[in-house]
Amino acid sequence: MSVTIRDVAAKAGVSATVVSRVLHGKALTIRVSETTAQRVRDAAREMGYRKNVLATNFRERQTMMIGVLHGVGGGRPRFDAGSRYFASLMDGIVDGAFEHDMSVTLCPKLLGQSPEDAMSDGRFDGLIWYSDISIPENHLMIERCSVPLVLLHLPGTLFQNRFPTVCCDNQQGIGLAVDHLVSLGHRRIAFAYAPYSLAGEGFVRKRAFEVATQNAGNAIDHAMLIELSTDLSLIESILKSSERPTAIITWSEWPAARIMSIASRLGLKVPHDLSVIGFDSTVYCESLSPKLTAIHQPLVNMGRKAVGLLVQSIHGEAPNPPDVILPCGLDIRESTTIAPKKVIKL
Amino acid sequence: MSVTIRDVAAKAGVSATVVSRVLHGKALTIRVSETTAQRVRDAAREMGYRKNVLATNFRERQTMMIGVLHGVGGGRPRFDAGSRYFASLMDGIVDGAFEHDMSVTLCPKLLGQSPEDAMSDGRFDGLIWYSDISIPENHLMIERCSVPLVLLHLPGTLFQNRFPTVCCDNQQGIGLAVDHLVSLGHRRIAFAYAPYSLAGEGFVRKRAFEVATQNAGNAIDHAMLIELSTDLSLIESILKSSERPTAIITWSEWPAARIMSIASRLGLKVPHDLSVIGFDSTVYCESLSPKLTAIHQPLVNMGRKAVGLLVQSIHGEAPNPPDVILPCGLDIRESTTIAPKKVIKL
DNA sequence: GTGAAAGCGCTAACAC
DNA sequence: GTGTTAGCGCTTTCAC
Repeated sequence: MSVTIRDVAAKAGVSATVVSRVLHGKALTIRVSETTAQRVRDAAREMGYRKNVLATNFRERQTMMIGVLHGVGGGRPRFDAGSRYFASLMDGIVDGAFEHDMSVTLCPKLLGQSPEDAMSDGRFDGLIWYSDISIPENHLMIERCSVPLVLLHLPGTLFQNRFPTVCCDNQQGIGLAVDHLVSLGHRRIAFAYAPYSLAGEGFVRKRAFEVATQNAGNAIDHAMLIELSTDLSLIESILKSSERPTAIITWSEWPAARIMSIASRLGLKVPHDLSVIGFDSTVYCESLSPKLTAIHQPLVNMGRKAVGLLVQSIHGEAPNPPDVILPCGLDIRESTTIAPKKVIKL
Repeated sequence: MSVTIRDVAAKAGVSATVVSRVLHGKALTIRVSETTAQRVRDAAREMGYRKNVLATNFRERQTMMIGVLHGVGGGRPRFDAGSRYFASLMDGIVDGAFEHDMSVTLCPKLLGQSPEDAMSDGRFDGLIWYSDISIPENHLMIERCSVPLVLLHLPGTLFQNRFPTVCCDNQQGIGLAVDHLVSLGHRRIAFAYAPYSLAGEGFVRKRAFEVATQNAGNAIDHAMLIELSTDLSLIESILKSSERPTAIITWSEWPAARIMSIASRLGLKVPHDLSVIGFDSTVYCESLSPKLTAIHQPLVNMGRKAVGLLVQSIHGEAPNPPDVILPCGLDIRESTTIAPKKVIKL
């Protein structure tokens, strides 16, 4: 077949061990003279020897590969459609992996019927689990996982802090948004969430909103929590009411876009009649009209950091601290402005 | 360590071969009774047996993994920045791979100093080479490649048709753009390209422009070819001239964006004074102002198709036809309109 | 300094 | 129907 270490050994008149030592830096216990080493290198070059990684992977039980998972339920995340959320995260993961000479793999079985296999059969040295899809199947899979794993977004406490986690400082991010609105004179502010979102970071964000508005004291008249159905249909009646908020913060990016378009259909001008802030500031926000003001998660850094923790984990160094929280920013664009003088009637 | 096929065999009181047959469907030459089979399955389940893919990969010399390469020179393509070109392509590749139960890997060594290794050491069953970076190093690497490989964009003739290729119908795409401009009454049309772009598809596109404008006959007064420096600085003097074209087609997406912003700085309104068409229509075009009219490559389909050819190649079926050409579309947005009545003086 | 032998977990070939 | 043997290419252990 192809030329092996033994072929090279034969040609150089040495044993396979020597070749392994010279060419791959393994077999550290033995010692080889420089002349022999050179002979081996020459032979290898002449024969066009190439190390068989599959054999090495097998033998060494490691692949230098990282798998990226996102659990079942909700379909595969896409790079090109909708928000650029996953694209940014992935760029960070790839950056981080490359820094450690690791490659990044997207594996179908992780998305299909038996993801458990890929999670434990050794094909990956470690895994990064990105998912806001918080269903029992996924939790079970994570719990059963037997290779190093880093969670993105998911609170580590969910799994008794068994895994390092990376997430953004939701509390501080929401605080930024509330402060911004308060400084623009808004006194009726709402946080919109969907019930399902509470399983993930939505819960933390909602709670952060409550805290932030309380802290704002009497700078705020009314801090509303709007629980939306999945199709957001409820927003319409809220916007029609004269009691409507003058500003809404949403738990994610796309509901903000939806709310803007519903508001505009109803005859409300964003931002003059209604300010809107989304969570997650990617290029997607730029493509909306008006451009969406949004809380910015440091996604690329989060991806990179996750890989950093994962590599430590792989090397058996218990990452400390196991939970990394990266600060958010606020990208002020066109969807927020000073509070309307009077609330127009629809 | 972990439980192997032999452990299961021992527990079930059979040989390893039987287990392999029952659990993995291998060793087709032997036959096993249903009772034994059930005993084996039970034992496996009880012991929590899991197949070691690393061993299988080694043994079978295949990994069910596809590597995505883009050659050296020009940095790693990003998912989140600039155009969504790579994101779209990648989505198609991932789609295609998943359909065939293959995973997709981005590997650092392919981008670093010794990409050759990853291209031949068996870690990938096949490779997809995406790159417009046409430098000798890359050509050499492709030529030396010893695993199935599919080229995206690159003309197959470059490598004596050794590899299947996938690209869009540049000729037809440019034709679409020229027709559109002609129908808007433009009579002075230019194609802008950079010298380096000619190494790749830019050459085909430039040639297609020449053909298309010739075919347009006397519907066109002047078909200009604008050779731009890498920083596009030359465009300024051309736009300042009263002989300037009323419409420009560019070899790619970003130069169109640049030309629009330069034109606007000079006081030309796009599209009223100057129509601009880019090549590659991704969400990026939507984020520009005015939104860029662009020739649309079916990127997702190209990625998926490339994987299809690759899988055939891996199975030893010589793909026929080896070169797939997918038709383009034209996404008409805001950067094109009817030809200006008179050319304003700057 | 270097060689020989054993084994990672799996599957194919062949024997019974 | 099922067991035995050998070997994929590499690295480690231990002997010399």
